[in-house]
Amino acid sequence: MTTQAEYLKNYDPRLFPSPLVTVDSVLFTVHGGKLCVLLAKRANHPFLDQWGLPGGFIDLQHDASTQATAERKLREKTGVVPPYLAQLASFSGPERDPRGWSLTTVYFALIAHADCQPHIIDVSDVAWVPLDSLQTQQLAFDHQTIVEAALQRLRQKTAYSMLPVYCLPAEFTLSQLQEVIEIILSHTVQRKSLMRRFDASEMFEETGERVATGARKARLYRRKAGVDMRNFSRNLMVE
Amino acid sequence: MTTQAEYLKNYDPRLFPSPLVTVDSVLFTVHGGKLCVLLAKRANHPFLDQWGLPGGFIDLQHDASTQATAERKLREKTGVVPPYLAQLASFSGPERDPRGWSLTTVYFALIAHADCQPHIIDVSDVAWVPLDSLQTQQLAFDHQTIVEAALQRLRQKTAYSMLPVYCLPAEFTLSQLQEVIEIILSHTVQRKSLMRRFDASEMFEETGERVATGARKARLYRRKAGVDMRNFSRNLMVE
DNA sequence: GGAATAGTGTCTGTAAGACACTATTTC
DNA sequence: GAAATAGTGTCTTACAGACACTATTCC
Repeated sequence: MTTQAEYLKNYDPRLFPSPLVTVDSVLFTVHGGKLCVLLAKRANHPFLDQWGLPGGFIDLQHDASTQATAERKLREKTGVVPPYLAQLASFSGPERDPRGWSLTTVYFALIAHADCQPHIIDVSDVAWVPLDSLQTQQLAFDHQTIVEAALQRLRQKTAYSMLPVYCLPAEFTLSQLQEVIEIILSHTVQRKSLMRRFDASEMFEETGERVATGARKARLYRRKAGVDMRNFSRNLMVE
Repeated sequence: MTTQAEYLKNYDPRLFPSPLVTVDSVLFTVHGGKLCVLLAKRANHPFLDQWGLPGGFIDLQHDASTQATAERKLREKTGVVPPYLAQLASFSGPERDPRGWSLTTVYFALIAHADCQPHIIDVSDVAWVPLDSLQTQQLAFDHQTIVEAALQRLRQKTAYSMLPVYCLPAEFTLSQLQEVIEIILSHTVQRKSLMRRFDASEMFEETGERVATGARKARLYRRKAGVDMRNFSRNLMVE
């Protein structure tokens, strides 16, 4: 019979075989009329020189959680932490990494292209890749599957929340929001329905300014400080 | 410059410090008018003799995924694999396990009490605990937080799907379904609304039999083979 | 027949879809 | 004023809530 203190004193984590653990992120943005995902060219084996999701190992000394790991890795690649970052799921198995049994906890994130672009310009190993060019490209590990799962989640959430605002800069117009939503859903939405939900969400406030994106000047909005995502009890129609 | 083959030949996973990785499950059932969760009394340090979620280490030789680990561990505790088992999320950090930085991938599952009970009867280290008695009880690790997250997910899904059927035996009546839904939501639901959704889901078929649970005999239903969960585009009203 | 549970009919309420309408701005 | 985009009014539609009604079964 040992006490917990004695047990912990003698505990050696290397005695237990452990899977290889990583954290990866699917960072989306909308740019040039297309939904894009951030990819990084791998600088190490395995899958050296192939494109894959930005991610890496947990820093056990400094990371307070896998979310912290995801934030750190994204900051390394883009210079910023995206305004929306949430856990997607974990993917695991003996085959997905040639080094052996592995587990990756995946986060999915959104950012405005403009808020990220200055940092990744001229960096040849990080790129925004439109989702429709991913069909042909061969991604490292099971990252193709992961991106598809993230896309599905993004579309689901877009149907019952205002999540896509995180693809926009701090100040934005309703038309810009409508555009990113339609790009994400690959589907037009009723402007009137969008406006009703936009108001009902109580997540946004007018800046007071108006900008001319098209003909008539549009109101500028920003997210209210400290309010969290409103989930609607009905979905927008998809198909 | 090494090839990937050379790299893999020389790769030693022990060179990378790794978090402690476990898999845990939140298995729900409804029994005695209450939502219950399966707990196991810990046979090892840390938290020896305290109650916690059933789970454990991945068997790198035999488990094809963390889902397989969850299934194996639940089969060890209950003798069966529950009819519904899906990933909830992963929880991680340096503080949640006294042995050090740890990560647990958590699954949440549903089963009919009758389909499980024969196996855990007379086993003193596994028990169904009503959720309302969990407030007082001190669970191992961060398992209290995890159960709360699982409960939230269960309620969400109950609002837009027929998920609670997995708390019922293979053949069940509408009244039984209504009962488990109301227990999960802590809230009555309109029988008529439930019936409309039940029909619309196209997930079920009549067995042809009728049983007397109350006065008038009720139709028996079973899940159609091979159909998957239908998600409704509206939520049931909660509050 | 009365009590209890199973199941139906149907009206109301809410929020999305559809789409015509008005408003503002640039040319 | 024409064209284009921003924003409104309002009718329709889908489906959940409410609740009274009928049906079946046991005593």
